[in-house]
Amino acid sequence: MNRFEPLGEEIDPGGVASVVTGTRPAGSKLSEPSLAVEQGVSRGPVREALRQLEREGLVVFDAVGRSRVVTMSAADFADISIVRVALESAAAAHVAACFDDRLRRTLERNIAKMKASRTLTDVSRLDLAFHDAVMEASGRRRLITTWRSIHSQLELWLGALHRAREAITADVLEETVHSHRALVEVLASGDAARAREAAAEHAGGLVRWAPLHGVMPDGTTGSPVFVARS
Amino acid sequence: MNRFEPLGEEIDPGGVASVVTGTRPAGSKLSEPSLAVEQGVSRGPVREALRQLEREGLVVFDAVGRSRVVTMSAADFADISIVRVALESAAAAHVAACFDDRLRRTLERNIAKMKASRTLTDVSRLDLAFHDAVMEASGRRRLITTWRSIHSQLELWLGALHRAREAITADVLEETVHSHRALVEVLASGDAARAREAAAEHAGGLVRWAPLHGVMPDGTTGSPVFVARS
DNA sequence: CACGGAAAAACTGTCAACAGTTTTTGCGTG
DNA sequence: CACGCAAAAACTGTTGACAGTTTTTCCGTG
Repeated sequence: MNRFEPLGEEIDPGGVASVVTGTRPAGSKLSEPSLAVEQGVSRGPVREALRQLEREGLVVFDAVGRSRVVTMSAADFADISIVRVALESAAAAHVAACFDDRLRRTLERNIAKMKASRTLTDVSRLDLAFHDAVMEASGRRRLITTWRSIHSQLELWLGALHRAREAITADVLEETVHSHRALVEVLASGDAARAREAAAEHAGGLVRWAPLHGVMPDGTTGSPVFVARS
Repeated sequence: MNRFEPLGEEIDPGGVASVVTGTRPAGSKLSEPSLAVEQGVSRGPVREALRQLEREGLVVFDAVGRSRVVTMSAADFADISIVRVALESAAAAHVAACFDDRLRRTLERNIAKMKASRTLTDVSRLDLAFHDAVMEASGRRRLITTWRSIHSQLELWLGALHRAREAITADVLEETVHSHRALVEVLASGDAARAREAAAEHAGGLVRWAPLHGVMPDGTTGSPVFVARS
């Protein structure tokens, strides 16, 4: 399954983003010529795609210019979460000021689907979509742009989380649905300060929650945890 | 004067970043062939440079693929500030937890230079450098990466600010120095919550301060306010 | 069998050229 | 003089090729 379409529509000029869409081991080398023949294009578009993926945090370049699929550790996830919490709490504060029925319907539809989900994969996808919607609703262009720049990394992490534990227990689902419902209400209250607080709590919660799934071996080592995409 | 060296050292492969370094009107068209001959390179490096500048928010692409120097309005500045406040307050909270003498010396040296400055340009450059240092000190890679992604836009805005009012009054300088000193002390206190609060207040202060310089005509229109770089 | 160095292969950065579009220019017409 | 259309110019996306390095392979030697 391909996880590249959400959050936008763009038609991916030149097959740009799809370069690393296939399963490809974390840390594996990426060479422009190989990718070029693989994708049936020349090196130019591949170069641009790699830079784009670098920007999204899915590919890293070394000093010599060689690229590899990014390797993520528990520490990296903590790192990403810091940015996530910062952006989400800011967005929540601004969304509280412009909350309307249209947004409420969008979010509640999302939560309804969440409640009907049977796999953790689906729940997480909806979870991310929920927060995408909140972010978009803030209407702050650079906040959205910045959010997008860590979006793929969040997807990546969630993917790893799911690979570790696919089944979903009733109470985890219940808790997830409940916490999102609560967040909607805080946003609807119009209280910016409380919204900021709640969003930080909500996003930060995942950091404490993740270890329960056995994906975070420790809190600091650089051990790779996932295989990119799926 | 060139404002492209701070915050890093990178040798700018292919003259990449320098493409828009010269004075170039906001909103003006940028064509790859022109820039190529102008910089004495071929279109390839120019393309990459433009994408890099797009990532930094200095160049925008339209649907057809044409690029222009970005146009910034007061609304855009407010937009950037939202991200800035979010990132800085997060960084402050983490820096409070790892504040040490080395950082104190760095920051105090910066403040000392600030106090000795005679132009608003110098003060702002040092101001930005101060916050760069705090951000770096947090040691959170993605926080730093994200900060860098709005760094050039902050520089750009500050440039506009200075063009509007080059002289610096004693009380503005005094206030600036004092507020940075205070921030250092809060960071040193080790109280993460208080540091987050103080940083948000500090960064947000600029938003309210900027209009005093007559650069923000109103709060919402899209009127261009600056000429890119200088 | 381990090690070291030279040859070979592969890779990145850059360049010039081509095809398809979009924009500009300039002329003819109402 | 304004308008519209057609020719021309300019531009983007993409391609294949070349030069300089880095990495890998492989053979000879201790």
